[in-house]
Amino acid sequence: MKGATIRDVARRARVSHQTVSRVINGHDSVTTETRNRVEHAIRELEYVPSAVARSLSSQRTHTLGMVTTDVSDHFFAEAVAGAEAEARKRGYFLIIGSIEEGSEDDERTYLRLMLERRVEGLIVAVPRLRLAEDDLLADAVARIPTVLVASDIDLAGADHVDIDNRRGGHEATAYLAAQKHRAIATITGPLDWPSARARLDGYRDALRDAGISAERSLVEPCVDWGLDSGRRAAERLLESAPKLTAIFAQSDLLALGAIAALRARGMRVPEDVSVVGFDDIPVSSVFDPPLTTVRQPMREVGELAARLIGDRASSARKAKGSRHMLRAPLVIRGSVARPDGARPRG
Amino acid sequence: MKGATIRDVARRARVSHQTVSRVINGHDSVTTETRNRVEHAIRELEYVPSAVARSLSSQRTHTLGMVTTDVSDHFFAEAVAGAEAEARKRGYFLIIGSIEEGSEDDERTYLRLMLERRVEGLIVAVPRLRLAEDDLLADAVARIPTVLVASDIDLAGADHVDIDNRRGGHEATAYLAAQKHRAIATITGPLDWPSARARLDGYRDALRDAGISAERSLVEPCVDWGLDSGRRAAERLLESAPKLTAIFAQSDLLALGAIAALRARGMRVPEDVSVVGFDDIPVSSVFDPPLTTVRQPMREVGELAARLIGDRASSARKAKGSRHMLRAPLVIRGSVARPDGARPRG
DNA sequence: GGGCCGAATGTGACCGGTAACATAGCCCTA
DNA sequence: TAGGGCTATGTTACCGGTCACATTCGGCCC
Repeated sequence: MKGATIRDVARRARVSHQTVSRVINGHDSVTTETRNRVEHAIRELEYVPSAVARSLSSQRTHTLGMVTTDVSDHFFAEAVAGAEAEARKRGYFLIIGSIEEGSEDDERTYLRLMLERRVEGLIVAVPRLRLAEDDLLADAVARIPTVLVASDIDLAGADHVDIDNRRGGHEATAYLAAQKHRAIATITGPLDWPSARARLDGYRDALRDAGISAERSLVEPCVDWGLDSGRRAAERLLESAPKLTAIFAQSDLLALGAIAALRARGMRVPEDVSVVGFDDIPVSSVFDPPLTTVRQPMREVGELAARLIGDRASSARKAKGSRHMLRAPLVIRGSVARPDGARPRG
Repeated sequence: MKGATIRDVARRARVSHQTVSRVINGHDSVTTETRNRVEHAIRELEYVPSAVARSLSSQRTHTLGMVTTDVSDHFFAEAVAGAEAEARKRGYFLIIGSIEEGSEDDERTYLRLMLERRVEGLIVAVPRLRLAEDDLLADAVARIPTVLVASDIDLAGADHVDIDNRRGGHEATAYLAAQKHRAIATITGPLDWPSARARLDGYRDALRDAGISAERSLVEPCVDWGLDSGRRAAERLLESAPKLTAIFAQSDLLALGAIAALRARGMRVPEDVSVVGFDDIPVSSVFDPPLTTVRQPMREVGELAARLIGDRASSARKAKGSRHMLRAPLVIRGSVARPDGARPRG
């Protein structure tokens, strides 16, 4: 039988539907004999309880919603995986909305759909969120626990989780400075991403700390985080600042693109130019040279986001939003040398 | 007001709940004046319709379920992204279950949960599916349109989508043979993955076609698809078959690991040993040398899976399952040379 | 001017569970 | 042996929508 309901089972087992409900939910005050009869009927009818009906009645959906930029981006995929694992551990399902680049109001659509589905928590991981003053997001925050990931929107009542990009940018740059580099360039991601701006701030902080004056010609922004952009940015840098000895690229792909461009010009990495990336994508460790980079713990970000929601849901709602920064540690490998040819010192 | 319902709105707008329903669903036989009054009440009460109630009543959830291995694996993430985009285009939501390696019966749990949620279609992308004879999967197939991705389980009634791994393996190997390589080794993925076995079959086919006898010492299986495995496999190969001139690695990471190992032994790629990968991950094109590889169109796989479900759902159910093989084309770059030093010919 | 028609709106049941309360036995005790 | 209390089970309302059908009302036709 296809659409067997709890009452069909009840009829078959000659009990009331409520008793079936008790059996399903493992309630204890049911005789073994009755329980067996019900379970038998369930198997015979191939009954599968309806989570939909259950949700309507119990007012619980056990569902978390996550809106992200395209999950085919490795780091958002990691965050999704982390959130999913943590959610499952706590008995939640995750429904995802992956926003394609370009579509105008998709994030609003998703937010609305998720609210309609009565998700019990919301993770929004859309760096270039245009919903700052939007009532829809505020509305969501007012209704359910909400976590903003990697966003610079400051929304009272929402929790915030992010990578400490500024510190990461600082560490990368400071490491280069410690290796006696003075002409340190940087290739940034799109500057409408908060993370790109924060990493740039970290870069500037580190230069200041090291007593190096910042030069505009050493900062090269890109329109995306990809390889080709890195390549072109490096080419532009070599035009405008031919005497540079080190590059801090804000993503590993930018770094790898830059390295490709440097090589095409006959320059060696790290002997002629040192390069530091950001991300620590899986191939970075086997690249030649192995890439020194700043590791982004995106999986942990996703886990933490889901955990925060779980905590809010179980404990009484705290009105105030919390703020969490995960450290992005520098991973030292082989793409940095000293300009004088000496071995780098950690 | 927090949990405003359709009847709250109706009361406020001085109409019946049915009229509110009509307004929500854009039904036309409502006076402009009435519509305005209702919409005003909706805004005042911050009413958000409940998809849960709607689903229960209308017996439609507009939800697709997708069970995959860990989404942090790039290729499954791609497939999820593709499925999600296609699903959305057709008005479906995607709920995902990402199975962590190792947990015993997670796929059964997920399947069950998704059936309870009354998903209208199911995409199962778990290569090492242990559910072959399981009634639960058969049960799912009997209830809803189901697509098996990259699985060798042959389930009547289900649609199957896969990469043509055998042909891909053949093309990679045949290309090496065409460049005059005779001692062609292969590094395979875990052989309990159907894709690994199919690629190995393709490799053997191509050797036979080229009149090269297969040698067991040239086949090196790995326990996973990762870099370290590739590295170790290459080291073992260099022990057992020091005269090899080419390696077909079944994943790009395996290939990159192998290249790292070759270099560690002082060998050049492609001058001393040619390498072909499989996947075409984003960095392959900027690797040094740019990796010649077989591109897996995983995004298209996800899209196709979602499309098949959509088609089944709309048209009358065809009982028979279809079978789709997506071609994985060889992408020729720079990691293959001729053993005699001549330039490779495409 | 009665009746018919269609447009706009209302009424009540129903989807498949859960929750609260009711009831029927049964054992135990005073 | 009546009454209290406990256990196993049944009854009924309710969650928030949709659906099928009923009703109202103004206009139009003969």
